[in-house]
Amino acid sequence: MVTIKDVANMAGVSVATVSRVINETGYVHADTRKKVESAVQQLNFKPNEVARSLYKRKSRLIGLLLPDITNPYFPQLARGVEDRMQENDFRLIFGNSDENKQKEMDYIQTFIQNNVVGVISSTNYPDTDTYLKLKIPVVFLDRTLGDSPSVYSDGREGGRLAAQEMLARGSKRITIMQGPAHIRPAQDRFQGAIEVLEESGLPYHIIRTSSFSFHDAESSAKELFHKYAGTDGIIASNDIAATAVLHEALRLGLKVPDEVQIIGFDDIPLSRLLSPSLSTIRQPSYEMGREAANLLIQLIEQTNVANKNIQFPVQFVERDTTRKVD
Amino acid sequence: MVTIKDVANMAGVSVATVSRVINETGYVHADTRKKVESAVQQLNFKPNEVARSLYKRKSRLIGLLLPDITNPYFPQLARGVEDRMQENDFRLIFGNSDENKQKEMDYIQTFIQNNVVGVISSTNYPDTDTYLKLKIPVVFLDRTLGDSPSVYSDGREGGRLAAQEMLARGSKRITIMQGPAHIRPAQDRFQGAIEVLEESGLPYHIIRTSSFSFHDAESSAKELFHKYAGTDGIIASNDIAATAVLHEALRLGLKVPDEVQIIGFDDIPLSRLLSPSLSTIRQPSYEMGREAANLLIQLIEQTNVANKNIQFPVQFVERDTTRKVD
DNA sequence: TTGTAGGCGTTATCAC
DNA sequence: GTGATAACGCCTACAA
Repeated sequence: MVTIKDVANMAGVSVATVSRVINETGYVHADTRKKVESAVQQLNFKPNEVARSLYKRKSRLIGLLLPDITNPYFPQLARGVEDRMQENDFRLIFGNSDENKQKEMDYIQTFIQNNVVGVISSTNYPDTDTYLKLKIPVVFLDRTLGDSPSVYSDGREGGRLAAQEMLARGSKRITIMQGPAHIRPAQDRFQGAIEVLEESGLPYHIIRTSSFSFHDAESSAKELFHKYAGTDGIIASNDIAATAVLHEALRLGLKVPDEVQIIGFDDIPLSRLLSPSLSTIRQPSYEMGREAANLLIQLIEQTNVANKNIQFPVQFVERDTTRKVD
Repeated sequence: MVTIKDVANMAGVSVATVSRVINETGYVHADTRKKVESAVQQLNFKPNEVARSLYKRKSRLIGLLLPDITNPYFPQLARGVEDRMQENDFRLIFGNSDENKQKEMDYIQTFIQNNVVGVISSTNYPDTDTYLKLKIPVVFLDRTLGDSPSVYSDGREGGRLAAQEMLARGSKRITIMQGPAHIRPAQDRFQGAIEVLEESGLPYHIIRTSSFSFHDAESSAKELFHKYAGTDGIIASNDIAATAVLHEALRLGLKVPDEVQIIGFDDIPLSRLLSPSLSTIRQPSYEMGREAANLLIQLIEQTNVANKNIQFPVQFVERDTTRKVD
């Protein structure tokens, strides 16, 4: 390993001087600078981030905590975060929490032990001590808590939208899939949809699901048609659930969207490639990831941040699992 | 921040002793141990990984480089890696390379600057100097190079399988999608399929695709049916391409699998939820990720590693985009 | 069995 | 302008 000392030796100066030139801090004569730069080049010297981190008590590392990268919604978020962080030379320590508090706390712990300068977390437990006592900035992604920095989308409005569009397209016996109880955004959507359906006065059913996994999506879909065979409109808890529902509906020989309409949530990339393509409530996940990263960077660099709570609008994406209206 | 010094003070011993108990190295009296442990508890002391890393010149960090986490094949791999690493208390610094050599090299560079103890990389450039000169173990994932440690699946056999199954089910005018030229596994599959088709003596067509993105998948699918309208069997370069092809086929009113059969590659989680569900060549991606992590851990811990080149078998998953045979 | 002290690679303070 | 040097928090000879 080539150290600052090696560079200093080769350039015939002290380590202090080398440090000055690589950090562009303090005065240094043009000639010496040249000598140093040349030595840096020849030796291909790259400063040891660990030593830097130790001295400065801060690294260029960011902790990113997501429930499960295997859920197609999250890669978009992750990618948005990464791209933005990359631009400012921050690196990501990444972990899956499985919505498990303990796992999450353990990760936060090791983030700290590694001197990360900020955390982006998609957590169900934002009001835990661990977060509240953190001395570094945290941005909650896809989750909120009071006026803590956060980036999220308007789940409730999304739920409302889904229900409205479904009603506007003539479904009369709607079934709503209620996502996992401990996942806030899932409940927001659910509430939004319920609100609109209550206002409408029409009957509706509810199917509870306990996770966002592929496996559970399939069984929930089966359960749904088994219990509520007469349903003519399904508001799914996310696009995976919707895909499973669509799959099951077609398997049962139902016509989509003529006999059953389906609306998903998220707009994951595959949704438009389904057949029929999936109508859904879109969250701009990539942009949300980017924005979360952006917000965190501002927080880290102590820039004045006008708005620490960034809500993204959701949007109905009309495709082929819903009927057309004039 | 609470340091080892604080613990030492509270316990009334020297830092050396504290170090000994937390690392379980060297002798320490039962009583002193108790005092120290109690102090550690009360102060909630967690050793600073950065300081450790600096001294020992190695961290508990692993670099993970994937082309694009947004491609549904990779989250599985990533998850497998993470789960295994987690078990041994390793953390992941994660980056997307976009199959871009420069980006990749930059990442490797910062991995080193952060004292990572190993790298798992899904690269198209395993024979680059940067990799060859690395002084830490590297495991190539989904890629190979000579006898460098690697975990991959048998792409060529996968391609052969796809072609064989398609022929066995009666397709006579097959079109093969050739994945991106610079991506090795894509070419292996392609070659395998070509081999079998050549042996069969039947005519076939080729569609070249330049990326694995969702967007390109759609346009390739359109191009395919435009150019080779009479095709009755499509071997897609991966499941996304297959999904796009299926989508387009149905849009054109073709009966799947009666008029056109489709076989994908990878078996991403959504494939079984498509309608009709997608027949595909399965790679056990989660297991591959785990195994790569496992191999890397062995390499790091200098265990004798029997086999550094782990090839996973692929497997035809029969679903509904192919016809049934007796 | 325990403590002292030097060093890991870097930065920043303070003389010169 | 430049160079010693003391930190940063931890680990490990070596001495006691």
